[in-house]
Amino acid sequence: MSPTLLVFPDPPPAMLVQTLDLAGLAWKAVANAAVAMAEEPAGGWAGAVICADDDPETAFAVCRTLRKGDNHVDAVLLLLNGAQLGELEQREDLFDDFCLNPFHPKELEARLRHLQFRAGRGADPELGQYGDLVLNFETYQAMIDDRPLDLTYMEYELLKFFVTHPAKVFTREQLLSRVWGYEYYGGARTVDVHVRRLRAKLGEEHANLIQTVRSVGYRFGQTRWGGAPTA
Amino acid sequence: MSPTLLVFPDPPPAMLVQTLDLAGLAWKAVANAAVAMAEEPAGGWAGAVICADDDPETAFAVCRTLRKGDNHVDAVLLLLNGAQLGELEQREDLFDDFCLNPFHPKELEARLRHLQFRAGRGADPELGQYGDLVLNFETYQAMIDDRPLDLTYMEYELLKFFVTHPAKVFTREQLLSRVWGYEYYGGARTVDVHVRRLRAKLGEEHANLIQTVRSVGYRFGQTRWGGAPTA
DNA sequence: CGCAAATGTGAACGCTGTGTGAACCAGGCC
DNA sequence: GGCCTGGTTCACACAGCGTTCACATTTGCG
Repeated sequence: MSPTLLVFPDPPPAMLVQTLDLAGLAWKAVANAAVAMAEEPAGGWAGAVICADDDPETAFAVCRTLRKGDNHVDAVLLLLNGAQLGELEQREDLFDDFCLNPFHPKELEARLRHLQFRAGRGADPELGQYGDLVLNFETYQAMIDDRPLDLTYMEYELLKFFVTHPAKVFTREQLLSRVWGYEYYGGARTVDVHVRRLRAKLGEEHANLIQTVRSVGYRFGQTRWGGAPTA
Repeated sequence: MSPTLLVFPDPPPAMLVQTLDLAGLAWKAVANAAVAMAEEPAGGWAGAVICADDDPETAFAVCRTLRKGDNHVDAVLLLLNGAQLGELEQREDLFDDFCLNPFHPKELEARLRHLQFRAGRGADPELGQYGDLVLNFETYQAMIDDRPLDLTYMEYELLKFFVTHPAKVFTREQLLSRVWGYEYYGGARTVDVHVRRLRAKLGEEHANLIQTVRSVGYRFGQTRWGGAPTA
């Protein structure tokens, strides 16, 4: 979970780069609106710093994209010079805060911090997570490493059960009754198949999140008892 | 309707007075938190400009009062000097914007304007929007891409519910009870048909705003979790 | 070392859920 | 009454997905 700031233009002014790096913020420069959309991380932009003094047209176009897009960015900070203050009046809806150029590093930092604070105030959804894996119970969506997982209903339900009951071993029969339903009558091998598909979708890297315990069943997550044999 | 700004301290710095008057804003100075409460106009404070460089303690106390009261003021602008930037970190929740002292009159003006804009936006519950889609709750009209949508009553109600509850998945039964009415007795497939018509009217381009979650129900809006496959 | 049980793997089958077109019905209006 | 609009329901087709099976591979154990 590394929230990435969008920065315009590309490359950004040296002063800005220095300030962002000094503040320990992750950022990515984009050259125009199209790139801003294309390069958007899976988790969405955590915010944006837009320099509007050099190329205002493109700058505001990027802002519009961030506002209009399906993933509304609500921490857009504009950097501009004093002469441009008048232009803001027509564009109140395109930004959340602004900072005069040349800026004081501490001021920019403070503004960014405050924007993040406000953005973070938004009601966060019901989540379940384990390591890099995050499940959103409200939207039936799953992500791993900021990459969305396209799961079917049963796969999601099974994974949800695992995430909410980590480290513990479950027999196939237990899983059938607790995930599928109490009076489920079906072959136990069904579980195997779903586990296989889950592992595949989790990717090679995370396939070992679900471990098979021979003669018993399956277990989710690494235990400190050396659950996952490395290579 | 004369929206009055609260100003601290009393009397305010000459520079501030001059700027406010020049901008044609109505304001009233207060000396401390108690006075701020006592002098509160009937409609509540339209906003506040708090100078924190002279007497930070009292200044922040006034901020706290403005935040705590029943009439939550959500346009609090802090005036402070560069040395105080560090103090802000512990007090993110006490203000909405800040401006460095000595300030540029145009900057302060722009900040006040933007605060008013945002406050006005927030207090307008007659609008609902999601991306390019805008609903006017008063006139029962909907627009997408600045193109008016001709929706029937039920279609509008359903879309309205979706817009006000984005990203979350709802079962057909939930939708029936929450959109149609609590004790509605009808086939769940009714929802499908309305969703179909909504998708059609939204146009090919935006049809995927309403996503079906197999075996569960429907979900509105692209979440940053990558809900929709990109065309 | 070899056997048997357990698990992984690939593919096929069949059911359920959803999209779709169209019919049906209820209410309002001329 | 007849038409029109809009909400509901029905029937059907299709695709997705869960399930199952057969076979390959691994693991544990004598």
